Amino acid sequence: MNNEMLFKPLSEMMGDNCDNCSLAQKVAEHMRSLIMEGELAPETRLPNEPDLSSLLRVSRSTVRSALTILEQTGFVQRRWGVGTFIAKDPPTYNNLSINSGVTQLIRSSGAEPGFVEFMINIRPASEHIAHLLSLELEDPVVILERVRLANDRRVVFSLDIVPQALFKIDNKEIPLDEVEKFLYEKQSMYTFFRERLGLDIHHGLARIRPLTAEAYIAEKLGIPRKSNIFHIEQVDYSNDGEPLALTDEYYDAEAFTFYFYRSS
Amino acid sequence: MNNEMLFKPLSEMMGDNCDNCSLAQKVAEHMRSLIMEGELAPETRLPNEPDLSSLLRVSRSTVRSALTILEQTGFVQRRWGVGTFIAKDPPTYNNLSINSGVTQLIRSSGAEPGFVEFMINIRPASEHIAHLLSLELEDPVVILERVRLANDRRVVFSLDIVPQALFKIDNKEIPLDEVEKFLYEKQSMYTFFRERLGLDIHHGLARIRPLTAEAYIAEKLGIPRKSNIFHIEQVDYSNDGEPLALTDEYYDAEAFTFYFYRSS
DNA sequence: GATTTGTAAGATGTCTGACATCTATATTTA
DNA sequence: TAAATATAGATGTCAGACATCTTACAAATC
Repeated sequence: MNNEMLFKPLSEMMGDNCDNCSLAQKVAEHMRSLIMEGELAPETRLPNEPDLSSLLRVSRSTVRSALTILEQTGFVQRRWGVGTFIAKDPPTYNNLSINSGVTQLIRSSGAEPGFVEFMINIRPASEHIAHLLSLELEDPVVILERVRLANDRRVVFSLDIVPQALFKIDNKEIPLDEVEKFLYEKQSMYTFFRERLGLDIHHGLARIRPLTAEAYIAEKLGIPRKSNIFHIEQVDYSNDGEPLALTDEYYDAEAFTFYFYRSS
Repeated sequence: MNNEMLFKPLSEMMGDNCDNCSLAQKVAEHMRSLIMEGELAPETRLPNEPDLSSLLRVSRSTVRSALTILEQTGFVQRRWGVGTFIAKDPPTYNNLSINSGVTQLIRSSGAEPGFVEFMINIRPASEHIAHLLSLELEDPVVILERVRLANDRRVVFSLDIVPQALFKIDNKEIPLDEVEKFLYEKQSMYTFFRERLGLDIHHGLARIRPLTAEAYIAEKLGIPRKSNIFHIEQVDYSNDGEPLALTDEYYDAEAFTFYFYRSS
């Protein structure tokens, strides 16, 4: 395929998905999606920076900034004096370094996401939750409990914990029914944050632990007790560093293999 | 502390640790170490880019490139029109996104690294190993087996697997005795690669799994059978994408909590 | 003939200076 | 008092030049 086909000016491109982002981040995001969707094969050589600059209609420094992002996350490799290449093993799926959310994670592995045993309720924040979300003790939080499916197989048990204070728009509370309806349609909490609340999640900080499933989780995931599972506890932050959500995720270890890129 | 004290010209700084690296990477590395050693506290505001540029005696574009790296890895946060800040929770320790190696990992958590039950031998590559290291089946590989200590506590059981072909300098084989002696002194395989073989490890690609310890590993780590452990299998690559080493690491889950930064 | 050296092309890396855009604060205005 | 408006200062983007590294190929040397 010709370069002119792939690297069209960014203004002609589709979904932004990120109002706050810098142009360089948008370029990086665009190229990353080209890699993830297989339009740029591993070890392919990219056009040189001046050419990329004119193809995408952004300056060379913006191109370089985008390439730095992609290099740091393991998608491309630069060699001084030689060129820039798609990595041999770009972390295109089950990549822990990308804060994609469970829905996207399942989708990126080629399966159809879904969920069952949905429960939503409001509870006072425990000390642990209040601490991680910068709330006062017993401030109300919305808790979404779901068993996530990949092609109808139970693979993740997840809890999304959000300060109730965030569930309002123009000082008007959003009824939980509406949240529920949205989730059934679009699956993803992140999408709800962006499209309904106008909040962009800038990054997440995750803690990962190996566990064995005790009764409750084993039942939720439909696996034997004592099976190996991942526990990932993650706090998501806005772009000014405010914590927005806390998620607790329990992954069936048989269903996932996680990869991550480690830069030296 | 004054900025002039912290941000001295890079040429006056200590250890490079990276001949191949670009200037921007060196600047990023330098600032990262300032953060990791606590000289730059969380949420501190950095000098603005033009000032950083003149303090470090590098151009503003180099500063920006370094900041992009630090932003991607979660150490700083930039706000357009406002400034650049050390992150609220910089991933300074037990950070899976940094390819530091077990020795550094233990050291960064404040403990003294060491090892026992060292074994080194040469074996033909299995199909799995040959595949991951781009070798022919049964090519000889050097296998280093160690139980790693943190303040004399057994915390990691590790296997380092390196093609024997790499253990030569000027076409002269390096005797295993010498490798052993080096490791007892400096602990780290990575240091051996850099200082003795002149090889820089550019990045690693890791796979992580939750496991329960069976007899052999439980005994090595001195923990009960069925204890929770992490298994991390990682391939390290040179800067032209050639696989250099394969490491198998089994972490006592009670001894480590791993964090990682996930950018959206 | 084999090895080394030199040279040129092309790529990424770095520098410089200018301007654009965003944010926060202060100031003015209705 | 409250809303609109300047203003300063920060990061983001652009443009063009030059530096440095890698590769390939030709030429010189042994």
